[in-house]
Amino acid sequence: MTSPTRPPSMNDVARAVGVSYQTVSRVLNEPHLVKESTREKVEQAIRELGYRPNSVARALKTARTDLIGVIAPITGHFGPTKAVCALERAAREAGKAVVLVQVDPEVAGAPEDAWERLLRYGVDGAVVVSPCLSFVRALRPPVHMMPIAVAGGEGGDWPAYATDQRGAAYELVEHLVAHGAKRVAHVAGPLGWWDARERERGWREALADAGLPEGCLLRGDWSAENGEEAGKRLLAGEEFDAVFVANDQMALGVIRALADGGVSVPGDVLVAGFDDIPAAGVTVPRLTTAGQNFNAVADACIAAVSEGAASSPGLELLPAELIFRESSVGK
Amino acid sequence: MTSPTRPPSMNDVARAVGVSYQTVSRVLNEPHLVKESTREKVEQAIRELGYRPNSVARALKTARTDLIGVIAPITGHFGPTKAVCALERAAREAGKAVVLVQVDPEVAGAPEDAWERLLRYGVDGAVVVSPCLSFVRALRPPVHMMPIAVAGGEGGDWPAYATDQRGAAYELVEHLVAHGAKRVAHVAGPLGWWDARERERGWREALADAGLPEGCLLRGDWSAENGEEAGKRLLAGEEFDAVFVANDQMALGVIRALADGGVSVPGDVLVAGFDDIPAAGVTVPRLTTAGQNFNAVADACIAAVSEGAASSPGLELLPAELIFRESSVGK
DNA sequence: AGTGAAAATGTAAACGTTCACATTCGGGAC
DNA sequence: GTCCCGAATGTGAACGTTTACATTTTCACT
Repeated sequence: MTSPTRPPSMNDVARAVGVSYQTVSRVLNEPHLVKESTREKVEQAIRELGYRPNSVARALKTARTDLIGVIAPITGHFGPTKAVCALERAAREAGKAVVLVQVDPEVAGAPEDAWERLLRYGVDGAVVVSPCLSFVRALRPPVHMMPIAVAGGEGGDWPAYATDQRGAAYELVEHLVAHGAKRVAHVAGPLGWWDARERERGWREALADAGLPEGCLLRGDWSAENGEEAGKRLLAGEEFDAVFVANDQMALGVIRALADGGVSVPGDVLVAGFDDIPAAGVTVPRLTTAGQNFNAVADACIAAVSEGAASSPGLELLPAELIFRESSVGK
Repeated sequence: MTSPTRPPSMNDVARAVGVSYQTVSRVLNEPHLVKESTREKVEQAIRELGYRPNSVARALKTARTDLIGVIAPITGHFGPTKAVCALERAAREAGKAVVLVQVDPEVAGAPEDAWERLLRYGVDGAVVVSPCLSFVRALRPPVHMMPIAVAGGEGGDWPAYATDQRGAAYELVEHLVAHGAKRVAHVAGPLGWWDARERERGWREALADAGLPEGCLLRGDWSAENGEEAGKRLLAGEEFDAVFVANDQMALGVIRALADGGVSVPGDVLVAGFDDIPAAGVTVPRLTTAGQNFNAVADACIAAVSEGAASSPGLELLPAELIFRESSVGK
């Protein structure tokens, strides 16, 4: 029964019922235009033959594939990964499917190549998950034929939606200060990442507004090991009583280094992270952090690239959720 | 300049050069059949017009889209997410793109719906990321028209590739025993997950082969909070000197609960997790765990669903990587 | 200069839809 | 019975490729 025959087409259904292919098409697209009795016959034939509309043929005629391209950095980091999952959900709920293309920002030409491939597959629009600034800039002009939105970063000429990471960082630092911190250091994310820049900005502004001196800044690469390294460097030379770390993994590394150095968190030093990774609620100590609203960002992006969307080129910020836990509440 | 005109087609290129559309087609598909001089002219016209082959039209004729469907549970857990990323990479390297469809295993009819959508989009094949056994079973017969592979689980009638989680679990427990453990408890993953079952099996077999009595088994849901809960339950009643936890997040929860109960890891109790989440190397204590080989699994799956693959319905296991850290080495 | 085969190019049809029409059907008003 | 109008259905062409085959050109060899 594993017949190598091609799947049934509209014509096959039409022939089975004794109507024209156009009637079958109408049953699918404008059922109200076809008489009840014939419609039922057609629907039954569809079921019996196991007919499925061929969306490739449909796409050829209508120039719409109902596919949305998602370009994401291949880093494997928490944020981009979550964003991709949220985008798929949003697209699915909007009746579309997602073509995923990951890009290694380190490889020359990779972003251009990603666009090339999406254009070829005929996606109706694209969402760039762009925590790296260079990403958006690698877009080439011919892309103007399809709507584009940017998730989690600045969009240049395209509409962009992101969590208000600066705001969340600001509030986290404010919180640290409210709990007695006078010298708040910062372990930042790598240069070139929008997320890193915003979180750093929030830290800086919060300190300024609190009338505190600027704290020590160390630059990390998001990795836990790198956070531990930063923690050691802090211990070696800096004066500080709190650390705002740009993501949870590095924060755990910092805490580890402090613990090894005999410094207690939150007893001696307060710590806050960012991302709310799944383990953040059970570590020793439990980690104060902020969670992004990936679903809201994704919904906005999908809406922006759907047909008939009036997309203005600005950046729209959505609030983060602050989560206060042991690591920042003082002893 | 934002002309709403349709993108150039082969015909446009042909006309620009003064050849027939077929010559343009040949330049793209069988360049050796066309004279050097005309080929260059055509290639230049392609560049100047910004022509891109329309793969929708090509797909209609050839019945191949170069798209591969990936069905994954929407859980957001570590394993499935990593698997999806690895599959995208493998597909990309094989010249294909990935259509991602996430499924909520809890929603009735969701798996069937996912298939329906993939079939509609005309994917050439599909890979099911199937940590849940029910997933694979929800496949319906009409799917026989396209090649299918299963990543990270049993495949039923389809070829399946997965990390040897039972083996890794076995070795982890063996390691715990080698470091003095006599009563190894297990915090398992939820029923219905292949990963959970395999890890549990490895634990059970290792204990049996070591001549040790069966340990206490608690069932969790993969979440860190649930792990903490399990840790409390262990403390409340069980006798144990080591815990093998089915994933790292729950393991951290267990460790947290033990710490709160005044039990030191690894001083009093040894702990091993599974997954090697990014933070596992810096927690207090650093976590002994096992990392899956997602890339190898993905490569195998993509190869299996590519044309001309002789796919036998078995399950092929690939080795995991064991990572021994503080949490299991004794004091 | 003429032949023939190989190289280069062209034409027709098809893939499975949808769009824009054209045609037929049914039945109430005259 | 005829006419007309809306409802129901049918026909032809097009979307941009590829496949299969037909035709023209090129050129080495006689």
